[in-house]
Amino acid sequence: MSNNKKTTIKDIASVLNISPAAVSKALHDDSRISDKTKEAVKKVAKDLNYQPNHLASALRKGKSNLVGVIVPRTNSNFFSSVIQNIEEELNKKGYNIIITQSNESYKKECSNIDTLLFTQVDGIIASMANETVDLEYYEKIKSKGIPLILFDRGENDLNVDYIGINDYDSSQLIVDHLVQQGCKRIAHIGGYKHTRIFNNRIRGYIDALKKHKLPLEEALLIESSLTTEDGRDKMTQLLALKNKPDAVYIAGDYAALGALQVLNELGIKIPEEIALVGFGNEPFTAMVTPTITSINQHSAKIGKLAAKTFLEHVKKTVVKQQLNKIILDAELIVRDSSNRGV
Amino acid sequence: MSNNKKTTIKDIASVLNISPAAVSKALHDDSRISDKTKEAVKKVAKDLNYQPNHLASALRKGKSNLVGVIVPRTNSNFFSSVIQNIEEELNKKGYNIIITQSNESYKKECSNIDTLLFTQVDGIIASMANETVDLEYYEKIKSKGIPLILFDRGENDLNVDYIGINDYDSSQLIVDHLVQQGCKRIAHIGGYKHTRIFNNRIRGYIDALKKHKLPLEEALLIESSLTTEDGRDKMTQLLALKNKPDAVYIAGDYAALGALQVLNELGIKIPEEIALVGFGNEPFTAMVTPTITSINQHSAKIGKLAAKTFLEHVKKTVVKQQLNKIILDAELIVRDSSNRGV
DNA sequence: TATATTTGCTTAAACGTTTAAGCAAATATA
DNA sequence: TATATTTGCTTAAACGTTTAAGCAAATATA
Repeated sequence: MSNNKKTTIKDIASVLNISPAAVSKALHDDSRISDKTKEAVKKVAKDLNYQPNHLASALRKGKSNLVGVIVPRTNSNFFSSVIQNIEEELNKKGYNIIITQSNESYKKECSNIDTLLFTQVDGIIASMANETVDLEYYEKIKSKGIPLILFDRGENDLNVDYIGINDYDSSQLIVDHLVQQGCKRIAHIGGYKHTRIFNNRIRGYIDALKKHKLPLEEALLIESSLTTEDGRDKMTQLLALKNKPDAVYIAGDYAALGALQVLNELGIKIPEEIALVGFGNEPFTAMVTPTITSINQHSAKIGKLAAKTFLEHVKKTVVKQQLNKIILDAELIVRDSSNRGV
Repeated sequence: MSNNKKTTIKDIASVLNISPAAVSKALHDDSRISDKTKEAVKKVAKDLNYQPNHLASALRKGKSNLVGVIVPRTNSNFFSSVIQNIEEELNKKGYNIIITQSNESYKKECSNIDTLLFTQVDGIIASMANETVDLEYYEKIKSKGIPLILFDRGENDLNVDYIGINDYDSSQLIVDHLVQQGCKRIAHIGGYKHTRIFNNRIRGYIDALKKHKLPLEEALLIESSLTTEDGRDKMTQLLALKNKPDAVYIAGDYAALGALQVLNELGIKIPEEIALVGFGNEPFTAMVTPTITSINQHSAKIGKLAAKTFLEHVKKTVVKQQLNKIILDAELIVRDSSNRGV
């Protein structure tokens, strides 16, 4: 019973005295195989506990039915939700995914790409590390003719498919809301300017200030790595100003958490003295005290759309790279940290 | 330049006018190939941008260098940290991992196993879904002779390698701590009894009460799915008792969060009126107000040990399944939710 | 009834790699 | 100098599957 050797198509063929080719076709319901043979083949396959060898069929067919996913980390609700939705959509069509993490490191990202290409993935869905500026490795994917879809952190210059939210509008929503709450000196702890999404958030912030005829103060616009630790540091930096802000918009929830901790520790009242807004709608924004106002990034939608975009690619045999940029509307979730009851 | 067809070993061979076999050996630094040839092969490989075809070599060698990982979800710090550490250890040895999520569903878990077997993984590292009771599918892995390593949620009856923490002792640590803080009526919102780790926590709780000569009250021992929502429900249930508890030990941090929310909403003082202890040391336990006392599950260590256990398996050619059960010591992290300053 | 088409298979080759077996030339040993 | 060993390759087959090409038998069409 516990025959150690794995059953192959040949084993089934020899039991039934037909050719391996006929077995392969029967298993795939080829129209040129009789129902009688199909039934017999399937019965024997089941009896012998046959499991198709994916490596062999992938090699022969020239496609692996694997899709690579690269994210900065899985330990964030946004990314894990995107991944889950990519997986669901692709599983339906017989694809499996290989998840890799860059840990925000460019070097790790490159090695991830090598790994995925080596594994012969049929496509790559990725969100870039903070560090990534050089796009040579991504060009490598493109030059191999493998579909590449970026989400969240993409690089427009690469000329590939992209799915993300409207970062510029998000900033506008946030500033509009803070102004409406009576804030006059709104600071922005933003991400790295060279990353497009953070750059868009900064532009949105600047333009929104202009719209509301508020002056743009250099000291109130700070670049950050957006970790919790850096959020603490940059908040401390803002509090050291002679002329403190009355609101802080932070381009990431983890950094917003750090800022919140500093304010709580110093007994500064949120939102009365300083209002706080984060970005990403991580679950903990609704857990902490006070709860943090944030932007919903539509992770589920982004995941599904990324998967669908990939499937579109493989459907067309022609590799005509029709660009597909999808920008979703942002949504502001107002919570206690910015709600003055106005 | 942008030659679409991928470079193979044959291409390199024909450039140098040697056999493909020689190229293969040269690329693997076979001692029977001259240094001159090796250099030439490597140069041409680089020039032609040769990438080895993993599918072909895996098929020929009978191993894929892929390891499957099954977790209930990636969206939890514990699991994502375990995964990251498995990946690090295995990458060093040339293995890549395929991550799949069961979403706590037995059905999804079975389909994950099928997927991984289909992909010809060389081993599987898994933590079981809450629902899983039937172990037929896991037997399937064992019967194929593929190494199986379980962590956190394992099933002793399966007779496979397992890495986890000492759940029984954890409960003892918690009850000791709460008694020391002056608590007399300690409730336990536990996980499903049929899952061994939760069963062990329940046993530890019961025995610790005995040790401290505290009576075991049926109403204070509740079974839960341990989601945030269920944590809210079960806490509400406890508060409806005529004789309320003065401490609640909850077998999962997410459920502990739900309980904390209920207590905060009702203005019940933590830890003065009711002390609270969670399990898992999720990062948010240090973010919420008050911060939640919890048990550190040593996720990094568990990940590394799981990977190492797998590597041990593939090292020995003999499939002698020597059982390897590693139980790590638990560690209690005391925070505000249970610290009465005693 | 004679020819054309369809059905249901088989044969053979291929995907790209690795490896056992073998062989000539170069070098070492007696 | 004659034999043994080592070096550096080649040849051929294999991993398990899929698929193009082909062919005989069965069925459809004229």
